[in-house]
Amino acid sequence: MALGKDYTSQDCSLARALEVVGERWTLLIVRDAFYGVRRFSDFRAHLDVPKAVLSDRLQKLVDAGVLDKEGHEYVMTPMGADLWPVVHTLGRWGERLHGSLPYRLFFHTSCGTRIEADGRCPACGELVAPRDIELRPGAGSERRDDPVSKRLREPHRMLEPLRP
Amino acid sequence: MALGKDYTSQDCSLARALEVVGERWTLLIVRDAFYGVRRFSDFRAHLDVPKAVLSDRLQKLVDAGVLDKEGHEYVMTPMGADLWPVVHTLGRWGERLHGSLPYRLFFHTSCGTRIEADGRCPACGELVAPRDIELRPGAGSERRDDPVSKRLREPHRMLEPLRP
DNA sequence: AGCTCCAAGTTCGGTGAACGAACCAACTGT
DNA sequence: ACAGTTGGTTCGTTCACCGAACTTGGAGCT
Repeated sequence: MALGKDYTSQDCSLARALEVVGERWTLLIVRDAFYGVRRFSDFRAHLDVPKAVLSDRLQKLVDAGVLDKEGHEYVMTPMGADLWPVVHTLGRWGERLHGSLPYRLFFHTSCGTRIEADGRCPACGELVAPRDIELRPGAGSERRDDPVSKRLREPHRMLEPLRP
Repeated sequence: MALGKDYTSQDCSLARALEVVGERWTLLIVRDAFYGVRRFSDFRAHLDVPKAVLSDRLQKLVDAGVLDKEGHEYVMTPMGADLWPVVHTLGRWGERLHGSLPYRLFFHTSCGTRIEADGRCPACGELVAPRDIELRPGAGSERRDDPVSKRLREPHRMLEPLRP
């Protein structure tokens, strides 16, 4: 993002975080990575982002240690996985805008309970890690019909690769 | 932000949230509003953002219902206050980058305990609302010396107006 | 080996957003 | 009445985003 080229002027941890995930498209890319997307072409099919921009963002995420490049796959690192609470709470906040129905629902795999807005399982009372979350389509399901969107509509565990 | 001018293409609640708070500077403005900044000139003094951009962002935040304009003050709405978990978790995540020390610390006013990364008070076990959080300067305190930064370094309750 | 195909990028010109400086209007204190 | 502050708007330059075209690199086939 570069707030004035460097953030000595904004010495705040939020500004540093935004340097990494605050640019256009970046957080949507991270979200897709949580959903299981790993390949360049799959990010592209799902996001309609220009190739040059996608290439730039993936590179920056790799440099920052959010994603790891393994061959032609971009895999979430532990540090990237720590972004889950951010992605989740922001997504939940966005649900209230325009009074829309949720597109996706998140369930605790071990007990089947729906995760709360704060990222906790009301049954277990604990913060649920991405790996223990199952993704299912919500009431306001997607209108997109690209292959990636279709696959993402099938219930699956978070961070599980989209491709077999 | 406008992802392709409209988000019918990205029908996801995260994309909607990013339309509101995903543009450059916007989340830093929201953070300052949590810290007690309310006036145009104070946002400017603390953020070094071009006037035209600040004007645009504040207007959009008012339109979106995140801030409320009361005379010459931009005050956080309840909907805006719901963004606290997002701002807090993202800020905490940013602390790990470059192994920096926290600039600010957050304490539960009623019991004096430091708030956890997930926004909970370990003593009370509950999610702490912004109004019940006290702000204090951290170990890696700020290098900025504008009047707003100085006032923000004094311990104070979140959302309390910076000016008396 | 050589050839083809496709995923994964890079390069390039055009367009829109961000930047900083200058300007403007309304209110305040003297 | 005037000067200073606050809260903007306007404008030319610079920079990032965009889409299309082009290039690279590896897998599979013959």
